[in-house]
Amino acid sequence: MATIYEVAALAGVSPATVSRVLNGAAVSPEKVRLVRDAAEQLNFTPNRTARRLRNQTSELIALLIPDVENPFFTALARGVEDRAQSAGFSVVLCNTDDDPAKETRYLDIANSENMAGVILAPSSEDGDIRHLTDRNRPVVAVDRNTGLNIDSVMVDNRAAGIAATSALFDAGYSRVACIAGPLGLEWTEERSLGWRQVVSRRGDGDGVVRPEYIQHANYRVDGGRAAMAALLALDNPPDAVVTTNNLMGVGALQVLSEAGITPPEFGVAVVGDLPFSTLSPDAITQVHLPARHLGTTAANMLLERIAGDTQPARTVVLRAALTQGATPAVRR
Amino acid sequence: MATIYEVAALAGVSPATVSRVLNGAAVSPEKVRLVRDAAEQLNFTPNRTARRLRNQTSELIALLIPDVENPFFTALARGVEDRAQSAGFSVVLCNTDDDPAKETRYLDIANSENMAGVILAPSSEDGDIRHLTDRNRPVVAVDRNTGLNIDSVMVDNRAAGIAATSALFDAGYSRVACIAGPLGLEWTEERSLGWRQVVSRRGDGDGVVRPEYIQHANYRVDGGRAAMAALLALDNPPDAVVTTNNLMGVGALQVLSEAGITPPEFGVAVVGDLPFSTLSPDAITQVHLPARHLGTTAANMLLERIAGDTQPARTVVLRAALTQGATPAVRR
DNA sequence: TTGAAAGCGCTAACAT
DNA sequence: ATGTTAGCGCTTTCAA
Repeated sequence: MATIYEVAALAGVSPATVSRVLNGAAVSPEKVRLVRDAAEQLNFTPNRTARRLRNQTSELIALLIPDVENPFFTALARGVEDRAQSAGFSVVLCNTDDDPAKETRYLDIANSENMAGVILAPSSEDGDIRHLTDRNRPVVAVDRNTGLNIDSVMVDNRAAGIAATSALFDAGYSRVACIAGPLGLEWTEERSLGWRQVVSRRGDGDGVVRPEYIQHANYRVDGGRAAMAALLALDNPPDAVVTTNNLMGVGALQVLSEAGITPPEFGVAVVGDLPFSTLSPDAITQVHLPARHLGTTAANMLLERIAGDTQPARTVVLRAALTQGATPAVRR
Repeated sequence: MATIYEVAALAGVSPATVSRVLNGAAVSPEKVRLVRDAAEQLNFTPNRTARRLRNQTSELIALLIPDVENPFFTALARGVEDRAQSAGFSVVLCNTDDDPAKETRYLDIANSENMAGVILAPSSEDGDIRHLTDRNRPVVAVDRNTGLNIDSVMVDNRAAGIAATSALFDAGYSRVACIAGPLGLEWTEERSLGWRQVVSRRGDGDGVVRPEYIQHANYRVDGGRAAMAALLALDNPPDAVVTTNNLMGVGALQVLSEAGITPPEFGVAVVGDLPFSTLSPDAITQVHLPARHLGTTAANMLLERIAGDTQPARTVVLRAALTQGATPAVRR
């Protein structure tokens, strides 16, 4: 790989001048041409590592997500990328697997690689980002809260749970169950609290929320499957279900399909999107989480910080958008 | 951020000794302890940028994929990551959007960032990786061929197309159509050639392949939707369909569902996996592409090259595994 | 075994 | 406007 020294030699100027041309500082037009020609001829690409060591920063943003295989996070990633690219930054995606150790590892890498900043969907509330913040590397939290005083972009999870549940009642269902994630994760708890709130007001039993109608599962497809199976096996099974994320929704729909039940015969509302649903997209109620928008917003905030913005930490809360599913035919 | 100089000062040794301790060179036990303690105390993390500038390499592998939102590629990414992590390498995921310009950009970044190697699912056959190969940076192609003489890991696409189509005939369908990707992309053409081969042998019309039974679409969900709609609108519609990738399969199933048709009433075989199908996983025939395995294999080859292996370029072809869907009830 | 010193490629004072 | 030079943090000869 050619260096600025070789370019300088060929162009008959000093390395500093080459650097200036590269970085758009004032250089006489003739020398600019000389340098550009030499660079072209030598197929010169500036060495980003050296530049970085010198500048203590790079045009690289790290995006840490818990699961690249979850469409929600990939959509978010697209949002980050779109925004970052247009600002001349590149995004490296790191998969934390919801494992705090991996997360820490990637945070350290981002730090010691002198990346410009980090967007983090935290796997726990107490990740250690001090290494970064100590060096003034901005970190923006997305989708999940941290205990830290940093910019964050969240979804109104409670409202999403309320919207999903209300839509089912509106459509005429009356025994609405909930497949929620594990206890202790704020995002899923908030969504199921939304469910609880609506059910206690509009449900069958006059404000009584049947405990067997809420199932806690791992938040993956198999969790949704198990929970749906349990609901169907109840003595007095529900006639509709809210799932607090996309993957559990997939599992629930699979089990229904295997039982020969197709929405809207049984009501299904999912908090999240089902981009690869093999059902007609409007057979089910979806509370579309603004995943991509979450990404662009987070990237925006991060870029502002990188540019030197020092205002106090902000939290932006985005709202989900409902797509009402079909009404059960039997009730028409 | 602390540097080795500060660690050295605190430990009362030279920077060289600190470096030796970090890299496991021979140092007296006492000094090792001294250095470790000092490092601990200062919360020292070696600066990877500096290390890289010096060593001309890093423990970073770039993985360039056309679409992070496609489950096939995310599964592949997981494979790469698993293998890479266990070898102490980190993976950065770059999304090329099937755009040769973006691909080139990321290749240049990988190069000028001194990454250890690149795994590339090429967006075209003639990407320019000379910058990398000139510097002895290994590049492994995955899923798609390049015109270049490099290691590659492929799928037997023809066999996958044959398997999908044969499975439908075996299940009793006789008018088997094909939803294929755009002409000119090798992977999808190979799969549809597999279809053609089987149909010409086992189809209704004695070796005649009805031209209206093959639909070329973009390879995304909406392409699958349009193609399926066109097939259903035919005078003599098919009773089953093969799609040459996962996303078009999703689109086809959506349209069927909207038309009130549920497999196995209509046969569907998909080359690829439907991890988020909302149908029972065994209602449809899937030719499972070994996406993850593709990733681990590519990572293995790349790691060997990074370790200095110089044997001639190899091509590994992996085979897909069939999951037979249900048999149409009406034919039982 | 340990230290001194050079150098990876670049940029930014500083001097001219 | 341009050149000289120091230094970013690390590793690795070379000498001791």
